[in-house]
Amino acid sequence: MIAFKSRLKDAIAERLRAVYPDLGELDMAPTPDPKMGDLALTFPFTLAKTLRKAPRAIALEAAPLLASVEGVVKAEVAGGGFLNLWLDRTAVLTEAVRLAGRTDLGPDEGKIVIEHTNINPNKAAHIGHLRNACLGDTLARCLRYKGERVEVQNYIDDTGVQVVDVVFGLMELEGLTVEDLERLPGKFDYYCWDLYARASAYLAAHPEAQARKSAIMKNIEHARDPEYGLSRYVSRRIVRAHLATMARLGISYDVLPCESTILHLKFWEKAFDLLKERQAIYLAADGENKGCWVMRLEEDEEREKVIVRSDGTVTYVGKDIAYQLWKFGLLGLDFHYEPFAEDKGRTLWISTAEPSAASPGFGRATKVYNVIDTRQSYLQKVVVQGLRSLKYDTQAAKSVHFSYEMVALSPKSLGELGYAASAEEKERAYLEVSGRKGLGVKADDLLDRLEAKALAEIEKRNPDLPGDEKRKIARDIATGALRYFMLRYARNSVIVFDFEEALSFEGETGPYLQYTAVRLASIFRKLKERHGLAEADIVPPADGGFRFPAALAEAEQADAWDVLLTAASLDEEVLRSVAGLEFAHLAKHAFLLCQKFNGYYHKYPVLAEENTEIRTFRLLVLRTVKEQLHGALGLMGISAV
RNA sequence: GCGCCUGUAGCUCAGCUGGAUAGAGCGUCGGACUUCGAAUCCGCAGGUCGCCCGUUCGAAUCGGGCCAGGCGCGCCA
Repeated sequence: MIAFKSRLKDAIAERLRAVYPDLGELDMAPTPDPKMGDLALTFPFTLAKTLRKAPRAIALEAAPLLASVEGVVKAEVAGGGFLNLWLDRTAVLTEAVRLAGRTDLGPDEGKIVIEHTNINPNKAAHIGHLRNACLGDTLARCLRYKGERVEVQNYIDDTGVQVVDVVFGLMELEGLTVEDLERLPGKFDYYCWDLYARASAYLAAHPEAQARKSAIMKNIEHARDPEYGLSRYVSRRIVRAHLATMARLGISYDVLPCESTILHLKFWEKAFDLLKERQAIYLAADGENKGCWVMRLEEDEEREKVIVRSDGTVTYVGKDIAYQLWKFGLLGLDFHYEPFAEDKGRTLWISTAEPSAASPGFGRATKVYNVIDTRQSYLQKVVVQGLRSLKYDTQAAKSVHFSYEMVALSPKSLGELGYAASAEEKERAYLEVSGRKGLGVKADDLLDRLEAKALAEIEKRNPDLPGDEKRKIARDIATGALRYFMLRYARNSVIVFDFEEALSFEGETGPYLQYTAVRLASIFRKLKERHGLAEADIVPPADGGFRFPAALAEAEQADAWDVLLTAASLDEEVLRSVAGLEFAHLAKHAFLLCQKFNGYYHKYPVLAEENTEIRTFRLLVLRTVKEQLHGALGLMGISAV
């Protein structure tokens, strides 16, 4: 469809330029109503001024020029000067049917690195993390679909203060050792969720305990046990819990770069040398940042951002600049790796400081996406500016902050979580999720609830299915519901989480899409049973050309055309979604396709149709929709059940 | 104070680089299952697109101003 449209546009522009040399960029858009044709041209309006003619007169004059363009069957003037085109349905659909379930898109980059998830390894994943992972994973799927080489990194901050807080809690509040933790019942990430909240509260209430926490932090830094062993145990075990949670959603990674490795391998020191050498940062001689290495901010000449503190330690941004340099292969240093997990024959690697035989070769990207919520926009800007200050303008331009708004909690959901909100908090329209406060909806809890609800529905509908199958379907529906929920909102809109909304399986939801896919599958199953015809047999005539049956009613032809045109626009929607990092487009497109298909299906029975020519035609429509819908679902990580 | 984002139906949200009569879902009300799966489909009702100016043949969309809300702006991560 993309190829067809661009050929058409070129042909039309060429035709018009011969008569109107002043024609600018040709605007070609769908008409508001299929009755008005397929595509609308608006150039008569823009030419009206220079030609000093009424738009309608120009349109009337131009119409005959276009009626003979290949791919166009009719050109008609509408409204004040729109020129509407009717496309050659047979030509368009021949291509659409041939490409169903495939794509002719190609890559634009050498290699793309996507960083997403990045959950602090000290507590269970919550709904905010799910939004990040779903967006990042969908981006990865879309880029791979269009043929890009993609590497997904999940950065593990295993030496940060959040892990320290939990170690503090284990040692000071619980008095537990690694051996004790090994015997702890229940979900470890849930245990840490509560402990982290308790440790945070304790530290806030007992300022004198800060000294003890600092001592713990120092011991972790210098790899001294028991602190170091505990931190290592906690972070590794929690990472495995996060991976398990994400695996429930079909989300996986290629490599886990760890903060601890970055420290051990002295990535920062190398970056520091580079920054100094190229004078991207300087030592502040006086002022409030005296004794710090700072970076001047481009957009605000007055301000400077501290990169190295006066005590010589590096800030978060500094480390991030080093990591970003590594992603582009600009640091001149590399990690070592060892296998961390196996998933469906694929190895997930984790960074390590010790040299090892394996060198899978990560990084060296030509483009980098960092999936991080919008609150970090400022810091992400600073990181990119760091690259620019180092004269890596190309890489700076290809460093993309995929930002999105947070997932917050509705007042109603606070009640369901048993959270006692303060008077001030009750005034607010929503409340931020806070790991520190232990306030949030845990990802696994939500998935469990979705699965339970789906299972109950399945019990009602298909009580005879084997238990295993019921559970598998319930899992698929739960992830479908959740992943669609995370994609359906534009990234700039705050999702105010509400259980009722998230647990819905009706209307614009993942299960609606899955249900549509199931219907399609079941028609083909019945086709096999009743007529002995396999889906693969439903192909256009041997010459590859698409034809409407002669006996087909005009209304049905229009309806089928509408459905197929929508199905054929998947690639356009993918490109649009990737370009704008707006996967709500993809979600809405899949939903629209299902709506249109369901309408078609309702109106035109397939298996009961006696005219074989018409039945075969309808089956071809169905097969095309099915292929494209499966494609769309796959990109969103939603199983077709 | 400065920067970014948001304001569209009762609720939750779409509306692509300006385009024709502003659309979905939920909810309300009313219909459609002996049929290819009713997690569905069809219909009714519901809108001064926050407000004001401007640009334009044409503005929910672009520009300016105001109002309201959110988030950032650390030698925290």
